[in-house]
Amino acid sequence: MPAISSTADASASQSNKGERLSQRSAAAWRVAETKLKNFSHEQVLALYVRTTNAMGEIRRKLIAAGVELSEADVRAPDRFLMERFITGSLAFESEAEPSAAEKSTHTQSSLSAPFCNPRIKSAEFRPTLSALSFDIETDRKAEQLYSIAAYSTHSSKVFMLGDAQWREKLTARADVNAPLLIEVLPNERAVISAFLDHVAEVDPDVLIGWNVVNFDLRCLQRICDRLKMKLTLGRCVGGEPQAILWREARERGSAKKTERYYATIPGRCALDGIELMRSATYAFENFSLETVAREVLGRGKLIEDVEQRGAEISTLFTEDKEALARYNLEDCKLVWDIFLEEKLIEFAIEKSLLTGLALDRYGGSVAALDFLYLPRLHRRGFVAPALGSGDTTNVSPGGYVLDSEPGIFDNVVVLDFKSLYPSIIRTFHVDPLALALATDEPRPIEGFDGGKFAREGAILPELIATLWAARDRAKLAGDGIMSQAIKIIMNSFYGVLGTSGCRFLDTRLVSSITKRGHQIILDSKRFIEEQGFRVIYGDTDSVFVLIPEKAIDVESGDSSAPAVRAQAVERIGERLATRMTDWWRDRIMMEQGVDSYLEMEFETHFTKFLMPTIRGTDAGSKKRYAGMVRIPDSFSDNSRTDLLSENAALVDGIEKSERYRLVFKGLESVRTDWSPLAREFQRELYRRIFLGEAYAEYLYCLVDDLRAGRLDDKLVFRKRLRRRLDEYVKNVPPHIQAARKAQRARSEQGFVANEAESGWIEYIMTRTGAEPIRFTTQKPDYEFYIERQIEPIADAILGFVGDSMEKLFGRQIGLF
DNA sequence: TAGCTACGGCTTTGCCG
DNA sequence: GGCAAAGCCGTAG
Repeated sequence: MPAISSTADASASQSNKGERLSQRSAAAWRVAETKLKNFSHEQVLALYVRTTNAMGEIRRKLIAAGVELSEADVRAPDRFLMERFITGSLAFESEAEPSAAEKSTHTQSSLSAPFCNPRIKSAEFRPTLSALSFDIETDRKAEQLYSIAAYSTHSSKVFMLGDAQWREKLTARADVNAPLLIEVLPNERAVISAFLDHVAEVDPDVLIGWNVVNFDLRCLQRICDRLKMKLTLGRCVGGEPQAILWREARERGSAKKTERYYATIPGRCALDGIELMRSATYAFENFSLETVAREVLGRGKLIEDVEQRGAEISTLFTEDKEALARYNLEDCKLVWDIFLEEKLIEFAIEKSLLTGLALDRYGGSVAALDFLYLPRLHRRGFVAPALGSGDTTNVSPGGYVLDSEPGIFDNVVVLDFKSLYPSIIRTFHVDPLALALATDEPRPIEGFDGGKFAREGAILPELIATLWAARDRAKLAGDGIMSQAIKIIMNSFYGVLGTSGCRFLDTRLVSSITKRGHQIILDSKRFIEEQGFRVIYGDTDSVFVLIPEKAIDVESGDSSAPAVRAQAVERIGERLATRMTDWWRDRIMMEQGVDSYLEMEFETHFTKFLMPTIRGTDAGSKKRYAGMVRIPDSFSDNSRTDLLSENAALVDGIEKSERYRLVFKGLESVRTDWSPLAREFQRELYRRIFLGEAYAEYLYCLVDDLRAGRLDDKLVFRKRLRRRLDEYVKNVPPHIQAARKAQRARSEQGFVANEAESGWIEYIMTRTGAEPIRFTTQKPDYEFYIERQIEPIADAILGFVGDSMEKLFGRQIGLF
C-alpha cells in the first residue's frame, strides 16, 4: 500500500462565511473542517490567528481587511486542533481507509484560495508586536517575592515589597528625571496587583524574559496560588483580564530532571530568550543571562559575584532596596536589549509565519512540515498517512565522513556543497508523494534502498524551491532574520523525515538523501584527485583540498607576496568548485535526466591547517581540526553583524590576532568540558606553532605557574548532568562523584536544591578525586592537570614539529 | 507542544589470570 | 596489572 492515498473531495457546499468555530467536540470540528474549504484565504488566516492567540497587530490588520473576529477567536487555546484544520489533516486521519475507487481518483480540492505561506505571498500580514520585559526577584528558600521589574518602550518600573519607611525613603529619591521608578508596596499581594495593573496598562502583545515561563511565571503562579489570587496577565475578555492556562510538558525519557510547563496567556504570548536563541541555532558557552549579555551586548549583570547572587539579593533586599531595584531592572533591560540587538521578536514572527506554528513554539519541526506539506498534498487530492504508519525497522545512515590525512599543512582549501540535503531533495525529487506516484511511472528517478520518485508531482522539491527563492530575495534585501528562519526550516526537512514522530517517515526517503550524499562526496573527492589535487579530509558535504606550492606559483606568476598568493589559492579553489558543479550537472542530466541544483562553493582558505591523529594511533582524526585564516587587509570589524551568518565568530572559537584568525573544530579548546587552562593553552600553543614562534619557554612558564598555584582559577571543569543524580548506576564518572558530594554537602548545610545548579556541576580534580568547587577546600591536583589536560593537547601538535612533552621536560615530567 | 547520524576522548567497569 | 568494552558528554555537519 502506498504511504499516501488519494481521495475524492467533497464538492463545495454552500458558503459559510460567518462560521465561528468555537465548539469543542470532535464531531463539530469535523463538520467545521469541511466548511473550511469554502473559506477565503483571509478567513483561514483568521483561524490561524486565533490559534496563535491573536497578536494585536495581525488582529488589527485582519479587522481592517474586513475579517470579523469574536472575543472567542482571540481567546481560544486549542491551537493544535486549529492547526490541523488549516492543514486539512484532521477529518481524514480518523476516517476509515479510502476505498480503491477513492484511491484511484485524483480530484482537485475545492479550496479556492491560494494556500501558501502568507509571508512569502505578501508582506501585508507582517506584523509588529509590542513587548514588555519583566523579571522577578525572590528569596529562593522561602519563595517570598521581593520585587518585580518591568521594562518596555514607554516605561520602566520596579514594584518592590517594603514598609512605610522604605516607601518614604525611596519615593523621596525618585524625582522626575530619575530613570528609576520604584513603587514600594506593603505586601506580596499588592506587589503582584500593581504589576498586573501595569501590564494591563501597557497592554503588550508579548511578555519577554529569561527562562520566563518556567521560572518567573511559574514562580509568580505559585505565589499567587499561595495568596489565593489570580495571575491575570492575559488580555480582557468581556472586561475580565484572563488568567494563565498551564499545561505540563510530557515526560521525555528517564533523563528528565524537573517538570516543565507551557503557558498560554490569553491574548498575549510569553517569549523566552533562551528557547528562542536556541531555536535560532545560537551557541554560547552557556545560556545564562550573564554570559549571553556579555557576548551580545558587551555588558553583564550589576551584581559582581554572579555565583553567589542568591545571598547577595537577600542582603540587598533588607539593606539596600534601591540597589536591588536597579539590579532587577537591569536584568529586564539586558533581556530587552538582547531581543532588540538580535531582532528576536522579528525572528519569532518570521519563523511563525513560515511554519504556521505559534510564536512560542520553539521546536515543532514535524508540525512545521505538516503545515507546509499537507495543504499542498490535500489540494492535489491526496491524504497523508497517519502518524506511526512508517516502517522503523530499517535505519538509514547519516553523512559520510572521509578518512583524514594527519599532519600540518600549508594552504588547504575547503569546498562545500551549498545546502546539500535540500539541494538533493530538489534535484532527485525526494518526496513522499513522488515516492507514492513512482509506481505508475515507466522511468522514475532512481533513489536508494528501493526508493524511486515520479518525475512530476513532487511537493517537497517545489517547497524547497519556493523557500530557496525567498531566501535569496531576503539575502538580497539584507533581511538576515528572514534568511536565517528559512535556512533553519529548509534544513529541518531531512531530519524530520527520519523520525517516527513524522507521518512521512520512510527509510527510502532518508536513504535517498543521505546515500546520495555519500555518492556525491566520494565521487567529488575522486574528481578533485583526478585534477591532480590531494583531498585530505571531508565531512558530509565538504572536501578539504591541499593546494601545492607549485600550483600557487603558476597561478600567481611566481609572486612571493602573501596577498597575491592567497588570491591565487582562492582562484584555484573557486575554479575547482565551479568545475565540480558543472561536472555534476552534466552527469546527473545524463544519468537521470533531471536538472541539478547541486552547487559547490569555495568556503575557506586555511593558510595553515592541522589535522591531528586519533590519540595513541597514526590514523587521522575526524571532526577535529584547526586552521589559520588570513584576514584581508580591507577587513573591518563590524562588531557583531555576523552573528547570524554561517560562522559566528566567538562560537567557533575563533581568535583574532593582527592578521589571522584561528579556527578550531571539535578540538579541546571548543569543548566546554575541558578546563579553561587547557582550552587557553591549546589556542596559544597552536597560534605560536602556526606563526612559527617559540613555544618552549611558554610551556615551561605555564607548568611553573600551574604548580605554584597561580592558575587555580582556570582549573574548574563544568559539565552537564543529563539525567537525575540517582540514575547514574552503571557508571559513576568524576562529574557525578562531584555532584553527589555537592548534594551531600548541601543537605548537611540544610539547603534546598539550588535551582541555578541543577543540571550542571562545576568541579576540580584533587588528590582525593573530583570535588565540587562550591564545597571543597582541597588543593587542585596539579600533576593531574599536567598529565591529563596539558600533555595530551601539547603532544597532539608537537609530534608534527618533531617535538614532545617528553623531549621538553625529560622522561618524567614529575621530576622536572 | 517528537529533526537526524557520525565521531573522539576520557573515565569507569568487567574480565582475565 | 593489563586490556577491552561500555558509559557519558560534547561536538561536526
